[in-house]
Amino acid sequence: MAYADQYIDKLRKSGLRPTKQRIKICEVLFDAEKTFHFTIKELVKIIENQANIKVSLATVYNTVHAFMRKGYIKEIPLNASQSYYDTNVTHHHHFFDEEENKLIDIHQDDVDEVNIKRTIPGKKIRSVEVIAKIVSDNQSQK
Amino acid sequence: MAYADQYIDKLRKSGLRPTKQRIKICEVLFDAEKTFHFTIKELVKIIENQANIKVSLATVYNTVHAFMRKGYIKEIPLNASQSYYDTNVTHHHHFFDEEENKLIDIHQDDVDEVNIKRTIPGKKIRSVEVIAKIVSDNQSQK
DNA sequence: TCAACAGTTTAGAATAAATATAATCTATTA
DNA sequence: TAATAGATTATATTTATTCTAAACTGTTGA
Ligand SMILES: [Mn+2]
Ligand SMILES: [Mn+2]
Ligand SMILES: [Zn+2]
Ligand SMILES: [Zn+2]
Repeated sequence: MAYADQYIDKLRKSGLRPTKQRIKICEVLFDAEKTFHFTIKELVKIIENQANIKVSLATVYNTVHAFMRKGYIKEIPLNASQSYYDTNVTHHHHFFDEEENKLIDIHQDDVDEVNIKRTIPGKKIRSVEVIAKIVSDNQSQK
Repeated sequence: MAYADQYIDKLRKSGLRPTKQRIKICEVLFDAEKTFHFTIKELVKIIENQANIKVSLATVYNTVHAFMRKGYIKEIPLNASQSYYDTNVTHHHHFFDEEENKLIDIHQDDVDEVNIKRTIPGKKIRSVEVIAKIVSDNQSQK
């Protein structure tokens, strides 16, 4: 794990103690070549499979929330009974495949700036997210 | 209840038996002058307050799901420990006030058509929704 | 008109995601 | 290395939602 030192730094700079558990979670989340989307359940499974260390469910939740507060990951709103998280923290949008229950990134460049003409007095926009739900295109129309 | 007959029709036409409970829920949802957003908890509270009839929680869930299947209401995707529903079933977008946890409609006309340049092979877009998160605009920058 | 039945409601139990608790453990630093 | 603030853990709790199975009711056709 050549990256461990890097994560130790990252955690220290964030005021988080670099524990074995947090470093492991960093490796899973940030060693990946590409950013990805995950649920807590999936994250736990990945950690278990690479099982050189045991991490309790509570710690996974705590760490994910800590990383969210620090801006290392973000939550994606879906009408699910389960939260989806994203290691891509840049501003971007999503397809949601309703058949496979999978999120797919849409780069910001691939969506023209969303122009909202309406405003709410005393309020400002903090973020704008587009979710496009997709389904199989069975172009066989009888 | 001049509207009751209308709801009895609506339910019958949908293949749903017009029970006292379903008619009551129709009144709460569709007698309102304006469309609105609600959680199950809020809906239960409204029904309880107008308490000429008792409706169990299971029935509220069942009926809300039945009405969704029929397209009379729709679910709005938000950070999901709780589902938000909408009696406005036209295509439209939302502000989400993060401080008050309230949804506000944005009419379709108030958002330029969202142009997504990317496509997924074999898939087609079924819906596109924009959620703009808003917060208080304290325009006091030190 | 009414019996029969499918569909509906209900209280309460079950489930599952998420959070809280409080005892134990550990990274930090003096 | 000792003291301690912070972290982890097993476990319990909370909360939204769904399930169950018994009781009830709207509908239909004789
Ligand atoms: Mn959360
Ligand atoms: Mn649902
Ligand atoms: Zn993403
Ligand atoms: Zn709405």
